Amino acid sequence: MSLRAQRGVATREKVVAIARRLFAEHGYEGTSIEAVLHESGLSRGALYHHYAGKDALFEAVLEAVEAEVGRAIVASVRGVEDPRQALVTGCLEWMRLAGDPVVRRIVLIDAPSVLGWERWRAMEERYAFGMLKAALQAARAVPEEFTDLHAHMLLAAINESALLVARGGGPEAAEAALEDFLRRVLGPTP
Amino acid sequence: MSLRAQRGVATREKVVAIARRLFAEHGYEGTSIEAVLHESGLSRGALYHHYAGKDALFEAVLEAVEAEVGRAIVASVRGVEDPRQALVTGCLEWMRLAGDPVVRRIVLIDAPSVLGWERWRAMEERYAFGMLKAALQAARAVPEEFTDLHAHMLLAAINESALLVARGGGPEAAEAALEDFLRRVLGPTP
DNA sequence: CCGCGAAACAGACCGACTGTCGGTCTGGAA
DNA sequence: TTCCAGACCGACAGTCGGTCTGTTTCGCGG
Repeated sequence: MSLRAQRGVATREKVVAIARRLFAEHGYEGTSIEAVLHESGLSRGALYHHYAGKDALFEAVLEAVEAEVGRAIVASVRGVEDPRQALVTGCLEWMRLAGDPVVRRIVLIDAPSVLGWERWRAMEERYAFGMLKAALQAARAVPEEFTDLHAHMLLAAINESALLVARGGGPEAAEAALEDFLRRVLGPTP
Repeated sequence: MSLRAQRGVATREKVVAIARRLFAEHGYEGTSIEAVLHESGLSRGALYHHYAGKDALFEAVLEAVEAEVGRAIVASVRGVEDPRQALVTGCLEWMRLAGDPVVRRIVLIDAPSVLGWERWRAMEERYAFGMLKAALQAARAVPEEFTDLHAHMLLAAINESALLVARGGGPEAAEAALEDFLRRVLGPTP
């Protein structure tokens, strides 16, 4: 890679890291481009050279977070043979990860509003949701024709659990409830 | 009621109605206070006399929508004796109502981001979520200690169904899937 | 009937923010 | 060495949310 391209990549990574922190702390609306510029030492022109606008920057941040979470979930189910158990394990891991304020605020709260539900869903499809759907298919726990819709509903339920953990009451109760919920949806173990 | 108070109420209702349409069409960020002022013919001073800020106006709009939806759901389950069936009926009705773009955009997509998840949840508690929780308790389908958390997860799942209907594929599939999902969570009919 | 307080309303104004645009600098290919 | 594309710069325009200082209008006690 040429020195120029390297510099470009480094700049983008730096900006995304800073924006990620600010978006998580103050939300999308509460974060000004100027703050990102100030903290990164970059100029307006430079930032707008790399990203078309504030929403494009947010999308880049979202993609980075989703990719990171995706890797963590894959790692958590490595070695689990039973597809049903892998599903439960992966879901619980996702719930724990979504307990991170960064994930909560960026992925679950702001993303649908900023990008619009369609673009948000398309992003999720490539990460968390895609994996859940595949796992649900492998487990063969629900009728074929419902796989897609049930995967959506399950993911929404899991996300809600993650948000509830932050409310208080500790993660133990939420984990127990989620596991019970999952086993109900998946049906009796064969 | 005095003439002055009447005028105030009328003004608020007018502004809320206009803001509701604009928020639903263009989202919270995409709607400017100026647009609301222009369409309502009101002045800045007048609007800020009634609402502390843009988010307060949004909250008023949200409350109006929630109240309306709440009344519709109550009406839909009137006459249904079996609590379990009432639960299913009410959920399906909520899913249909949430198919309305106004409800989708305002209640499901923008509200958590604009008001923050806590304030949004507090609002839902007084309307849709409160009813769902009560119904779940009456049906005695899930363990006592899980009622609250399961109600949250269920509501999230239902909301997701509503958003999926808008994506396409028609409401029939979503309704069938939701009903199947509900019956799984509620367990076998006693 | 008068006048006073308060609510409703008006609109100029301010600071902050996003996005644009012409221009500069530099790495690397020709 | 020449030259161009991409990285970067910063002044500027336009918009928006919110504030502030009046002005009008209603209700009510004197």
